[in-house]
Amino acid sequence: MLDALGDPTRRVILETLRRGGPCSVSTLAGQVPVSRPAISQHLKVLGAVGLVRHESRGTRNIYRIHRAGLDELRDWLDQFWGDALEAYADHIRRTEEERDEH
Amino acid sequence: MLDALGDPTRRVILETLRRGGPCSVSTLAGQVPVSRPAISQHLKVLGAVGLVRHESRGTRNIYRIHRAGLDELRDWLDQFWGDALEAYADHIRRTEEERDEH
DNA sequence: GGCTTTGGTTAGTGGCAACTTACCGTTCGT
DNA sequence: ACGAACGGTAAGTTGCCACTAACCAAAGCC
Repeated sequence: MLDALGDPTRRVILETLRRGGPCSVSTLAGQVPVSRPAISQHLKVLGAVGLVRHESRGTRNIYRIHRAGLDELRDWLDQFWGDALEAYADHIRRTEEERDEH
Repeated sequence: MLDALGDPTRRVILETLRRGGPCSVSTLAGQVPVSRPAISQHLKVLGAVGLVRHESRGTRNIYRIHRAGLDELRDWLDQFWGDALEAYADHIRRTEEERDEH
């Protein structure tokens, strides 16, 4: 998931889909400065983690952003810093106990 | 930002800081299976994008998760799919107009 | 004042992943 | 039915980045 978002080209692809809405692979390749096969490979990665979905329309494959992937990221984010705040509170408690022992 | 989160080791470091609270570089190196210099380098990257902050305590450098970085990610996320939904609505509108022309 | 601990930096290496070129299957148009 | 458009896959190359080893600076400790 975050591995998929780690690549700049993939973010450009997502950004393009975000701005322009759903579109085909070739159209995408026309707007992103890499070859069409590269786009295909990136779309595969993005699809594997649920950030993108596609729908066959004749020979064309229309790709669109898939919400579930972004929701997953949001959940991870929420949980992450909820827990971080708890852990931080624990840390404060521990260091105060240490200070009491001196 | 997302580049920083793209690396698995850096995510382990963040995860360790999340679970254990703030701690020193050496302590961190003891819990993550890479060398101490590697930890330093990763912390530098994480610090550069505001995901982590450090405070000098004698010779020790105590690192902690910094909330601002995570907030930034959340903002990006919110904006991203707000805009994606708009773009999608536009797309629907366009395709319906095309259908009308037939 | 030495010795140790702590940690940031540099130089060098290895591995992975992003990219291109070439190829092939599939579907549309005529 | 044949040529063209679309797109996924394979093979091969290159460049970048994560990692280690070695070095250095600063601050504690006895």
